[in-house]
Amino acid sequence: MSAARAAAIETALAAAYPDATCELDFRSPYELLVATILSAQCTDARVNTVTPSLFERFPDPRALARADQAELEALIRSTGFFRNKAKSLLGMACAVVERHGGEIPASMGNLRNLPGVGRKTANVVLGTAFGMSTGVVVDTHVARLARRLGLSAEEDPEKIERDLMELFPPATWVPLGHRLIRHGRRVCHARKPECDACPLMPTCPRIDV
DNA sequence: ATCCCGAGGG
DNA sequence: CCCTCTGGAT
Repeated sequence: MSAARAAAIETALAAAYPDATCELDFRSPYELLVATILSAQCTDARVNTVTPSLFERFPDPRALARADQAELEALIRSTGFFRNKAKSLLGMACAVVERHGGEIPASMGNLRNLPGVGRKTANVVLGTAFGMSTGVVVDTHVARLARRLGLSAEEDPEKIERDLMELFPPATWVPLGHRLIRHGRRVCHARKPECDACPLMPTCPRIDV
């Protein structure tokens, strides 16, 4: 894989998806962290239907830390996995209050030590809420596309991320992640990719995954 | 029926 | 490493 081809892919993606942000509604690192935790196995549009009332009721980590679990579960039920997510949100908020004075920490280590926060969520918050290009978001879509596009031959998300970080300049990491995710959702599906409508054709090697 | 923008736990 | 957790969209 050459840097030139990587650059060409980036250019085509940028043209196809000019809006290089996530589709979650948020106004602070706290709100993005909560929305991202809710987004597992769920569309951003659905998350956006529950977050207004959620943030009105629990506007900051301190309020969320004191939330009643049953009330929290009721508010987020439609996003699926609601018991796990309620537990994660509660644990996350308590940890933020106890360990970080109620402020969402802006470092990979501190974020990942919060309950319910894995590498994907931490990367989203760092890149999109704090504007800290520390890595590339690698979720199932990005992993699949990186392999299909020949950007990485790895399986492990961490290794895929390293490959992407070598291939693309740091300033592109955050928008690249959003664009790959969007492309994966809209066009390059896991089962039946819509190659006819793909802005990356005919350059795509279509590596089978 | 089948799939989905993850993370924790055994 | 594999399993589990959930509702909603298609």
